[in-house]
Amino acid sequence: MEFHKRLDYGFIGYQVPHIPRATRSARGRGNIRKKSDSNEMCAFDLLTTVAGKLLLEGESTSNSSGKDRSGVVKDTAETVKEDEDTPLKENPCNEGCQERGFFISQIVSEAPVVNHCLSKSTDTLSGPASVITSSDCLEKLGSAEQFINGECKTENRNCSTKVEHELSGCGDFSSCTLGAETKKQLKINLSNDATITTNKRAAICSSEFPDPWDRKRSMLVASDNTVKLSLSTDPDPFGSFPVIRNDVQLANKDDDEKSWGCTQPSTRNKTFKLAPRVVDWRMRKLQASKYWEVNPQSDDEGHVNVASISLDNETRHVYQKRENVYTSERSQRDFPFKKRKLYYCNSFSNSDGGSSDGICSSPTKDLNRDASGYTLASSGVLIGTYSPSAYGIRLPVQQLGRQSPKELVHPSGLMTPMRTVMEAVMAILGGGLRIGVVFQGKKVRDDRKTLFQTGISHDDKLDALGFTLEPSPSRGSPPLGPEGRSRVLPCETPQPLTRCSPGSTIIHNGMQQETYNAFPDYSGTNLSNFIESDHDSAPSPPDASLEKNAADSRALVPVAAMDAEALAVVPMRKPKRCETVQRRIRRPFSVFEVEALVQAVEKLGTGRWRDVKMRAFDNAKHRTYVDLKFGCLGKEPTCLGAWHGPTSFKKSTGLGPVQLVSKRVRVRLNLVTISSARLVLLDQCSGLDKWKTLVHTARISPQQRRGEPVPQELLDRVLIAHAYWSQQQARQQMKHQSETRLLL
DNA sequence: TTTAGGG
DNA sequence: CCCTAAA
Repeated sequence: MEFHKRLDYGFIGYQVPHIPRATRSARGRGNIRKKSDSNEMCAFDLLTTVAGKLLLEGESTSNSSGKDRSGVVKDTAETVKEDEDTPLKENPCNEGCQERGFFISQIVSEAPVVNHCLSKSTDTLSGPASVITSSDCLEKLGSAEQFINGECKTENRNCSTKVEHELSGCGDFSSCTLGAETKKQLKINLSNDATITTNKRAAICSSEFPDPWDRKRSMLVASDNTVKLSLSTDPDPFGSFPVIRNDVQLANKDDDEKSWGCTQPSTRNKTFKLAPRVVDWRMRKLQASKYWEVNPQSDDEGHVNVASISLDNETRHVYQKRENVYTSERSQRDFPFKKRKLYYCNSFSNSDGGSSDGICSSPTKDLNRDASGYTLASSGVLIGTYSPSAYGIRLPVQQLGRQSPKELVHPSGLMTPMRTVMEAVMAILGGGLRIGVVFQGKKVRDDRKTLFQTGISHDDKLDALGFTLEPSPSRGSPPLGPEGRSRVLPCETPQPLTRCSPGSTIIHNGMQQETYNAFPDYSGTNLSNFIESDHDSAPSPPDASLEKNAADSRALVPVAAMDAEALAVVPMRKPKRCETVQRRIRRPFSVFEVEALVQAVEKLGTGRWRDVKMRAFDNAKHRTYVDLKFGCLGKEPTCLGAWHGPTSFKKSTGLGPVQLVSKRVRVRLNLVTISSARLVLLDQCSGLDKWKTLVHTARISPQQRRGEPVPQELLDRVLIAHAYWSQQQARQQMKHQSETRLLL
């Protein structure tokens, strides 16, 4: 798919050296950048290992190996959520930190990679048994849900972070948009040293290793100043396994935009080369750690399992079969273990906020917000989410066994790429970092407080929520920060990211366009191409209520004033309307299409656009005249459409004029009378609009024309046909009028 | 439901 | 490309 090409190639800046040639994907050929620095190579390999060899974590890990995992970064949600009575541990590796931290589990499928990456220290790569998945267990079970193990204190409802993981099928209504949802990204951009980027629905496997079961690939890209891990998973075009749409709401959004035409120009981020010795040091540190564990049980089928995290007082389970989504909810008390709620707003369900299933927050207030993909479902903060199902997660047979679907939420075998990334960063940086919270530009001084206590309410704009990577209190100074004071990346606009100071460390799990913006120009290749669709994305303006809220909350202090040692902050910015009100991708007409259009119009005239469409673009889906009817409420729409119902209906439903068709839309439609409701693809007018522009183009001077030049011959035909049919229409009108007059 | 036309 | 009115 084009989208994948963009992503994959775009991230290919370096071909992982350790990958056996035989296993190299042919797709990885281009844009390969050689790297000569052996030290960087090592770091690169380490990062590969980090991403490629996902740590297996489950309950057992939490209990047994948790102590070994020093430097685990607590997720922000937890940080915010943490009980006040519990002092913030300086060392997050205390017992129980596993529960507070992100839990990562992953299936490692390519042990050789690890062996290579840490060629001389593979012995350090020992760890819990990996989760082996059965390629068909998911389908057999028809459901899957994974949770990251995490402590969730439910006493305080206000601070709960809800993370839901909705596994929605690719069946009914996903046909047109499935591809759009296939990739998400998590990224940690250490502009000063490394960048790790992971795609959602990615198997964190060795670079460019073909994935046995879902064609997912990961790529590690390294340049002089960055190391990026791109993890991507191709959608399952054949439906061989449940391709499940998941929206990593906070961490990974934007994929829709990728397919729907939001393009974001590539902004280049200047980064600085990591000193070789630093890399070497980090590498040694990493090697010495027991972070990276080889999964002895991994097999070809074993791959990534991911999970999202959240806190909430209730847990939602969504089980999915290929074409059916079963959901059930139950109180968290039903679970023997604490866990975070996986929060997933189905990206189809852009509009939902208020759907009955209650997955998304703010039912009626702000549809856009719901659709924006915040992980802050109700009030929680999600640093990183990862969708296991999106990757066709297979849980190990031995684990799944005869378990009921509900038991699939067992955290074993799951992991968050975010965690992986964070761990990688932690390992590289030597730990001692923590995630800080910045809300509306103010540092949350005491992030042990709950969101509510901090003054962050459900209604607050999430744009202002950001995270900082800062040294943990135990450390006197930031490991890498050249300066001791915090740096905040406003990121209200893309530019700030591009202007990141050299020493800034960005932890970003937000939308892809932001990720791209943060990308340094490491390869100068396809970046602009694969971010093409993000161009429509733009940051939301700062929340006007910032001051008010800030004043109301003493827990917040201006970031600029705080003396913390945050390295950077990346706000959880609300995406532009692109997220919710999908703007179609711009698809310029080719000369060939123009020719077809002209021909059709010449034949049929200017008043029969439906026929013109069928004649000239019948096979062009994106030019198709398609309308989606809601005549049957039980019917799921199958593609994106624009709301063309009565304005009053729009108002009553809160649906925008252009709305992503989704189950949630349907849910909402059920609430009202929709006698004439319908969704229409605006493409129906493409021919008309194009003709309109063609006529205009033909009438202006060639110097004024833009875009792909249309042959003058065609333009002449346009004018001729237009004149002819306009005359015909005029005649018809005259004739009609005269007939009417005669009748009278 | 489709067309037409303004933005 | 978006939106709406109107046929």
